[in-house]
Amino acid sequence: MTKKEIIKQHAARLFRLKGYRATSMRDIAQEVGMEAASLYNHISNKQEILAELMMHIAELFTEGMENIQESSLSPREKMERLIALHIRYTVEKPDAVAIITSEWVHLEEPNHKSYLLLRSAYEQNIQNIIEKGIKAKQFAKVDTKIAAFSILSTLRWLYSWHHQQEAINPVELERKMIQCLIDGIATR
Amino acid sequence: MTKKEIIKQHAARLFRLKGYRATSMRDIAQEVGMEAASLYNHISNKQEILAELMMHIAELFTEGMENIQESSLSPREKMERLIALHIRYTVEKPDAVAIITSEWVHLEEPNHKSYLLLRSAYEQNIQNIIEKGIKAKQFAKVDTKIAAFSILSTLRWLYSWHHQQEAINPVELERKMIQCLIDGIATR
DNA sequence: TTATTTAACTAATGATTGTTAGTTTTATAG
DNA sequence: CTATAAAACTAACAATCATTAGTTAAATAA
Repeated sequence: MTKKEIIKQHAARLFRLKGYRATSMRDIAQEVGMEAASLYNHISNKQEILAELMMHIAELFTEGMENIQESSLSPREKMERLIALHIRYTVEKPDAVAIITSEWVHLEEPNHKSYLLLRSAYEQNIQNIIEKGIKAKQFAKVDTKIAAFSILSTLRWLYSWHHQQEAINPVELERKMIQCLIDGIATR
Repeated sequence: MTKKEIIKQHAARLFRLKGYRATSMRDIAQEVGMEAASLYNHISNKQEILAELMMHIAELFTEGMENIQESSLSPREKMERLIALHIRYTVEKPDAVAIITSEWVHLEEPNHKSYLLLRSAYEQNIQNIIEKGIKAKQFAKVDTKIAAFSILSTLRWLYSWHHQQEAINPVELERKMIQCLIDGIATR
């Protein structure tokens, strides 16, 4: 792992804990174990750290969505894969996932704009899956916007409680989340 | 409305848009239409603005929850009331609701601690409703923690998209959210 | 009107911010 | 071993931050 990657990793953790604006270059430097000025031997500025962290994870999710959409799975199976995708990255890269949902406002242009584009395309894809699910009669006649938003906000906020769970088993978590998000909590 | 309330209202909007740390006293002053120093004739410091905004809305939600819990409604009806509660305040006070979900990290002690206490009590109450719903066979045998988290994260993030909705009808929104959150999107 | 309070102002404070310049140490290559 | 490059350091910068002091204007009460 390069020094730049080490810096980004520590920065990600601090950005998650304190937020981008409340995290100073001196904070990051201390965590890494060097002086603030020395960071600039590896990165060009603070914004670059945020942008690279965010864009990388955003692309991972975008790729994951593309794989799902290109598959020949049924809408319900696609939805299940999507849930698995979010669980996977939340467990693998909790800091980056936290940042992408709560620190994107601090992205400067042009990254801010391109992030929002990726994001709305992603949301559009979820709506698309739900629409097809309704047509295929796998899903009830729900409001697609509301259903998509509802599922996505749960998936986005997985990170905020996953750490407080004692040793989550991703497979079990996936099953339970499918039950709650797709099948609902009401008895049938 | 007192000058202090006007200041808090403008501050709330800026905190939502840019975040607490990225919003300067000068920003707030400009929005209100005075110099930054003049703000201190009405408030004691920046943190007070955040704390009062947050604690007020937190207490509103806590009261709402208490009313629901003290009622003799069935678990499912309680859940429906909870959804209505969140929709109500999200529409009535979108800025305050946004702040409570995303800016609480910037609360200083002792407010930070007491907010987290209110918050975990609130989450505990949701789990309690779900548990009773399962016992009453109104709800399926879901994982109560996951179900509570799933519903709450959707309700908390209502604000993030509600503004982009064209003239939301709260009654209709409530019905659709009940359908998605409680009954699920899968066909029966 | 006059006296008093309230709320605005200007100016400045010390602290902290991201970042640069210049220098020294450490690691690598010949 | 020597020369070069990489990466650390110290010191300082200009900008911005929340906040205070002191003063003036506006509103209110007598």
